[in-house]
Amino acid sequence: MAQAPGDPDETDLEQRILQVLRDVGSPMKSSQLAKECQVPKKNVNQVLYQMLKESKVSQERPAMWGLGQGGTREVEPAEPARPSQELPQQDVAAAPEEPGRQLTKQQEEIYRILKTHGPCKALTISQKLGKKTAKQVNPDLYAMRGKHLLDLDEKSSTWAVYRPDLGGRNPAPAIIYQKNPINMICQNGPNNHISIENSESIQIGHGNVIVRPTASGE
Amino acid sequence: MAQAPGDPDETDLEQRILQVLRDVGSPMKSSQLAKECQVPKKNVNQVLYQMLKESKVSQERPAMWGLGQGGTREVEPAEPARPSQELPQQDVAAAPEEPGRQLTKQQEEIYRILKTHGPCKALTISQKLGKKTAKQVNPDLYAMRGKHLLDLDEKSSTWAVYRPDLGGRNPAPAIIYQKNPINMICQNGPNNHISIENSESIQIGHGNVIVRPTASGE
DNA sequence: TCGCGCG
DNA sequence: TCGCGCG
Repeated sequence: MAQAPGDPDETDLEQRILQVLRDVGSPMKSSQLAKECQVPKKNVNQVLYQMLKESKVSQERPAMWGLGQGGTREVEPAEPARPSQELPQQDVAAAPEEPGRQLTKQQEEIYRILKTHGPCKALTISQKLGKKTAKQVNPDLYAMRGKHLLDLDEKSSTWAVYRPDLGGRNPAPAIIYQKNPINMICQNGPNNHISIENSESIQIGHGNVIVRPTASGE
Repeated sequence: MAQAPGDPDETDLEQRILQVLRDVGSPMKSSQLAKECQVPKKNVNQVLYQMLKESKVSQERPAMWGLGQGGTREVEPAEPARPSQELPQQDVAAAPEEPGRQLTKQQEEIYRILKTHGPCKALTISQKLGKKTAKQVNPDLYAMRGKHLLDLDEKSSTWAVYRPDLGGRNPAPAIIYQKNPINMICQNGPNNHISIENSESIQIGHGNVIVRPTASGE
């Protein structure tokens, strides 16, 4: 009840954990799983302990995890009816430039939010839509990712519009790996957190200017 | 041996913890101590467990801490001979603009390092001076802070030149609280970590350029 | 042989 | 009654 359910990439990470456990075929340390999934161990544990409650995995020994009962099959239908049923997911056009047609109203709205406000967590997006939980937007988010309209930065559980032609001017994923002397991050809303680790020479704001993106509409 | 000894504000936080325990006069929860000292509980625990090894505090129950044996007295002389004895701390002029005279050579060098490279941790400063531990520069750092030449950001254990007239162009403490649309951070060396929490609209690098500060000498 | 998920 | 410091 006090838990925060339905994190953006929670279901995604869950699937990857199960896949790794299936591939390896024997119990693994949470640290190993973290390496395989390329996420911090903390995130893996968060998902593992949740999955443990749902019997999707078993804890063989402390920090050692194996598959649960139904581990060999597809796993996923454990989810009950989705709350976002009111928005049937119809086919989506693969036009990365503009969301255009073929999107539900909510999907268009999500795209506009991410374009306007920059990268956000699923919960933030949901709240901007007047909804309450990440689960209420996750089906749309993943559908739009599948169409390459959106991108999910799994390290930070942050969604953004997908820009294959990202040059360095557009809001990039919330975590930026140094590719270029000039990088740009723009985050809005609550729950923002920018973390820069192991940087040899980071400089923020040498004569730069905060330009607030024109909110919501235009 | 594998521990990182002598963090910049470690000794400072240690003194504050002891002061709080003395004032209250009875064991306290680490979470209470964290509130009193206004630092994250994690930091308090880091220092507490180190102090426990040195018998400066006692763990009455899990997460409940009291004073060690010599708790009522001044505490501090527990420190052995300082390695930086070769630099006697003479009186320092209170000229915030320029370090000028009245400083030891090492103190002038520290000031120059912080001015050139921006905010650094004590260990980083020590290493730039060809020394090894934070303890070797801490006496100078604290002395210079006492003279308002330097400033210590305790949340990040980072030292910087003190700028009462800070306008927004100078290297501020490594953690910057939004005062101005334009902020600047410059960190060098290892152990860099920039963390931006609860930001409503952060933008990094809009057309800015990484300028590597001229290393060491000029 | 540190298990750590923790709000 | 979560103790958490952890590298």
